[in-house]
Amino acid sequence: MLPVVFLMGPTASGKTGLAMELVDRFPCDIISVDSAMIYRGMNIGTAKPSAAELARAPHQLIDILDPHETWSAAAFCDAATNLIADCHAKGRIPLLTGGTMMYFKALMDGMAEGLPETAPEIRAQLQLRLNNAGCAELAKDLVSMDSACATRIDLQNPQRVIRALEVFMTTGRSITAYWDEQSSRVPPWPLLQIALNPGERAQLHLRIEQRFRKMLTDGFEQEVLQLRRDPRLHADLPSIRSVGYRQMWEHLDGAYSYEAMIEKGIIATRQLAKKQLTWLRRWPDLAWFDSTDSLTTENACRFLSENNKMGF
RNA sequence: GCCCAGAUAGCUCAGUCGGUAGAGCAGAGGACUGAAAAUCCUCGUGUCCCUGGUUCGAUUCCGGGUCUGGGCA
Repeated sequence: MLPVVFLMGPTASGKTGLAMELVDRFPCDIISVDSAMIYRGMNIGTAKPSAAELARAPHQLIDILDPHETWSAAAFCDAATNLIADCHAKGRIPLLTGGTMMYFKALMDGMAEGLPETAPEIRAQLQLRLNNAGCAELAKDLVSMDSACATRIDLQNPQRVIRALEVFMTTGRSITAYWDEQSSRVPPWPLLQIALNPGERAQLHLRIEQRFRKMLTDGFEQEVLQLRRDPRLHADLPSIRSVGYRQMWEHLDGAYSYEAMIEKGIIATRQLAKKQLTWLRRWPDLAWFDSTDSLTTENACRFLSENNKMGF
C-alpha cells in the first residue's frame, strides 16, 4: 500500500522549500494542510507559494474559498481523504504539507461521526448571550444539560462551550455522547512523518521577523487594502482573524500605528509558531529535521527512501 | 548653567502612610473532536539608578551625584 507523507513544522520553518525539493525527487503530489492558504486573495500574508512554485509543484487545497467563507477541520478531513485516495489511485504519494496541526490530527485520528456542522444562527445567538452574560453563564447552561461536560470541556473557553451548546441545541444530544461513540482507529495508510524546525528558538524568531518584514515590502498592505474593498469581509471572520491580517486590518481601522502593527504582527506569528510546536512536541513517530542544517534536504530524502517499502 | 519631572521584572508602568514589591505586554510551558493562523489555562526574586544621612530597619524620608525627558536661559 502506498504511504502518505506528512511534512509539518511551525510557520517560517521552511516547509514549502523542502516540499518543492521532495516533489522533484519523488513521485508525490502536494496537498496543503493550511487553514489560511485556502483563501483566494490571501497570498503574501499567508506565505503562500508563489505562482512559479505552484506551477512547478501544484498544491491542492489552496485557493479553494473566498475569504468570507468558512472552512473547518472536518471539511478538510473529507476533502483530504478524497484527494489522498485519488492520488493513490494514480500510483502517486500524497505529500501533506502545512502547519495547521489540528487538521493533521483530524486526518490521522478521524473525527467523531454524526457531529453536526456549524449552525450560524444558533452560534450567533450564543455569541450574543456570551457578550451579555459571560462565559460562566453559558457554562452553567451547558452543565445543566449535560453534567458530564464539566470534566471534559474547558468551561472557561467560550469557543468550546458555544460549540458544545450548539451541538446540544441542534441535535438534542451532548457532544460528549458523540465522542463516546467514536471508535479509535489507526490511519488507513502507512504514514511517514517529517517535522521541520530550526534547532534554536531564537533562529525561528529571527526568521519570523525577517519574513514578516519581507511581506510588508512585498505589498502585504496593498493586499489587505484590496480585501477591504470586499463589503462581505469584516474583522470577525476566520480569514481576517488570521495572523498578520488581523493586525494589518486593525491598523487600517486606525486602532494603532504602522509600527505597532509590525510589532504585533511579528509577536502573533511567534505565538503561532509556539503553539504549533506544542502540538509537535508530543506528536508520535516524528522524524525531526533541523531546517538550518544544509544537509536537511538530503537527510529527509534518505529518510523517505529508507522507510519506503514500495520502492518508489 | 538654572528649574521641574522621572529613574522599580526584557518593555510600559503601578505601589510600598518606612517592615526588601505587582499589573499589563513580551517570553516560557500546556490544552485542543465542524472557527484552530482560532480560543483558552498555568508560570513573575527584580542591585526597586548610585552614594551618604536619619532609623532597630530605607526601594520608600532627607542630602549629594549620575542618567533621561521637558521647560527657562
